[in-house]
Amino acid sequence: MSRKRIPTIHDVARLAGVSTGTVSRALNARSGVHPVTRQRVMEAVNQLGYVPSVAARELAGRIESVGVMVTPRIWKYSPYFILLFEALSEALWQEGYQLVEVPMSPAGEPLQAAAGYIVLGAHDHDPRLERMSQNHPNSVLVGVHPNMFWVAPDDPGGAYAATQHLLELGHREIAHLGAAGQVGRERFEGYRQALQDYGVPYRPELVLNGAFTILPAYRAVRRAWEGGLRFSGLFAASDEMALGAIAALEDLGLDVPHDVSVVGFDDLPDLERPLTTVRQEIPAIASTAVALLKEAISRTPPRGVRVGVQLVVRETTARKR
Amino acid sequence: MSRKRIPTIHDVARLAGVSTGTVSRALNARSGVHPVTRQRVMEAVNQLGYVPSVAARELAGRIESVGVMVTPRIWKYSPYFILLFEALSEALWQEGYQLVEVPMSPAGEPLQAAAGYIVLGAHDHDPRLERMSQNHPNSVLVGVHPNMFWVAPDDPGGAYAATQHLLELGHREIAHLGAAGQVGRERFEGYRQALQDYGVPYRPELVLNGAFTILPAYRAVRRAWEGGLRFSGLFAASDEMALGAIAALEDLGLDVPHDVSVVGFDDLPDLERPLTTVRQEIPAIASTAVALLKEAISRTPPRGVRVGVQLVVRETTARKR
DNA sequence: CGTAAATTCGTAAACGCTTACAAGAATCCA
DNA sequence: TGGATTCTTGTAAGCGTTTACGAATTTACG
Repeated sequence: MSRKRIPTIHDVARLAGVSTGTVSRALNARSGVHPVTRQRVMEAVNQLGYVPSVAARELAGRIESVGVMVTPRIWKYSPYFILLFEALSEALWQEGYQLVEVPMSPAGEPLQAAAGYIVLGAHDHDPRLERMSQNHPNSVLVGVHPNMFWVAPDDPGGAYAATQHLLELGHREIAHLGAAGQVGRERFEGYRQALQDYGVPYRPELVLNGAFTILPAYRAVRRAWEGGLRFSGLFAASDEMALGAIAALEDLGLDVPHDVSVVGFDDLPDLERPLTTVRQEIPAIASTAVALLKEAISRTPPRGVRVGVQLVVRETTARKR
Repeated sequence: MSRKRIPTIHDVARLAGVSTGTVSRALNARSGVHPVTRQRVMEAVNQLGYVPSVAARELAGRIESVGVMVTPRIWKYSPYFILLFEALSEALWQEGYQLVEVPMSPAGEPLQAAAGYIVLGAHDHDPRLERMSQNHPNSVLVGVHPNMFWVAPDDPGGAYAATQHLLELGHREIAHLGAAGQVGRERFEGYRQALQDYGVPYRPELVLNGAFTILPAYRAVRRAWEGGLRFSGLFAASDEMALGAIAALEDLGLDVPHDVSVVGFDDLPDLERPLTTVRQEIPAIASTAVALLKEAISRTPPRGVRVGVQLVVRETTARKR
C-alpha cells in the first residue's frame, strides 16, 4: 500500500519540459515568462494536480506564518467570530501569510513561534492581553486596547446611524436591546448620543438586556411588551438579537416593520429575514488587521484603527404610522 | 526599524560549541547524545529563546501538516464545530502533525497541499465530497460518507439511550424535537426504535421540528404546548434545542423536570442549566479522526467509525409523577 | 541586415532542519 | 596493553521552493 508521491515542482518542470525556476515564475510572477510556456506549465500543473508545498515556500521566504490565537469561550459569540476567522485566513493568504491556529497558554503565551500574532475574542481586561502587549509587540488585537495594535469596527458610529435612521423615520419611542461588555457599552453610547442630538429624552426603561444571542433577546422583548412597555422602533445590538426581537413581536401578533421597526447590527449573511442593519465589513476588518500586523512585525509603535460601518436599509424598518 | 533575526539551529550550535546535527539530536532524540553536551545545548536554547522552525521541520520530513477544510455556513451549527476544531488541533499536534486551515475551492479542491485533509461540516450530499473522495483518498470526513474515511458519533445509539432513560423514568408521552439532515434523521431513528422496543406506540404529532438551534426550538415547543399537545418527556436533538424547549416550558409556567423531563444531545460545556444529555466525546472524535487520517495517508481502503456516546443524567429529568 | 535592447529561461545557491554515514573517543574484557 | 565494542559527534546531502545572475533568444530599429 505504497503512498503516492506528492508531485513537486520538479515533476511539473519535467512534464512541461522547462526548468523549475520557470515553473516557479509561471506560478508566482506576473511577467517574465512567455505566455505559451506559462500555458504549458499550467497544463502540467493541472494534469499532475500539483499544489505548492507551503513549508517549502515558507522556508524559501515567500510566505510567513502568523498565529491566530482564539480565546476559549469565543463560541458563545460565534457566527461573527467564525466569519472573522475565515476572512482573516483569506486576507493573510493574500498577503503571503499562512494562518496557523496557535493555542494560548493559560499565562497568555503563544505555544508556537510565528512571524506575528492576531488575537481574537479576549475579554475586556484580560490579563493575558497585558502579557501579549509586553512580550509580543508583533501582535494585533481585534478589539480595543491602549498599548497594542488593534482594529475594531466603529461601534458607536454604527449605533448612532441605526438610531438616527429610526429617528428620521419619525419614531420617538425607540427601545434598545443591549448587551454587556465593551462592545455593548459602545453601541449603547451611540444610541444615547443620537437620541440626545435629536432632542428625544432618554428613558432608561426602554433599554432591555439581552446577551448578543437570540433567545435572551426574544424573552426580554416578549416579557417587556407583555409587561406593557411600548415602542415603535427598536435598535438591537446584534443581528441575532434583532431576529429574536422580531420573532417575539410576531409571536405577539405584531407586524414588523409596520407596528415596530427593528434595526440590527453586524449584517450576518443568510439570515431568514432581510434585516435593516449596520453592516460590519468583516473583510475590511480582517485586511486592516493584516495591514497592522505588517506594521507590528516591523516594530512600529502601536496604533488602533476603527473600521467604518454602514447602514443597510432593508425590510424591517418603516416610517412611523 | 530592523527586525530582530530569529535564532536558528546554527546560532544555537555556535553558542553551545557543537554542530547543528548534535543540536538537532539533543532536541529530538532520546539518546545518542552525551548528557553534558545536551545540557550545554539546552542552555544555549534558553539563552537565545530558540524555537524550531515548523516549516523547516516539515520540509525535512519530521512533521507533516494536515489541512482542515471547513465548509462555509458551518457557523450555523457552531458551538459544536468550534469545539471540534480545537480538539482536532490538539489531537493532531500530539501526533506530530500541524493543523493548517485550508480553504476549499468552490469546486471542492483544497487550495493548499497537505499530507492529509480533514473535512468538517459539509452537507449530506455535497458534490464537493464526491470530489474529495475521488481525488483525495488521504482525507477524512467528520460525518458519514460511503466511500471515504469517516468518523461520526453514535447518533442512533445516543438517541436510543436518551429515550430509554425517559422510558425507564416512567414517561409514556415522549415528544421529540428533531431537525433535518442526516444527523437529525439518525437521532430520530434512535428515538423511534426505543419507543418500539418498549412497546410505546409512536405518535407522529409528538415529533416537533426545530433546526438544531435554540429559538426555533423554543417556538416549536411553546406553540405545540399552547396548541394543546401534552407530553411529560422530551428528547431534543441537541443541547441548544433542549435549552430552547426548557425556556419555552418555563415561560409557560411549567417546571422542568417535574412537569416535563428534558434530555438533550451533545453535552456542550458551560450551559446555563445542568442538562441531562447525551455526551459526545469530542476529543475522542478528534483523535479517531486523526487515527483514520493516518490510515488514509497510507492508502488503506476507507472505513468509517462510530464513536461511542454516553448518557449523562443531570437535573432536567425526573421520574414521572 | 546588423547591432542594441528587451525578453525569456536555465543554473545554482539559499532557506532551517533531520538523519545516514563515517570518524573519533571512550569503554570493556581478556 | 591491545583489540573489539559501544558512544558520541561532525559532515554533508536532501527536503521543495524562490530568486539573483547570466546566457540565450527574440524583438526593435536604423
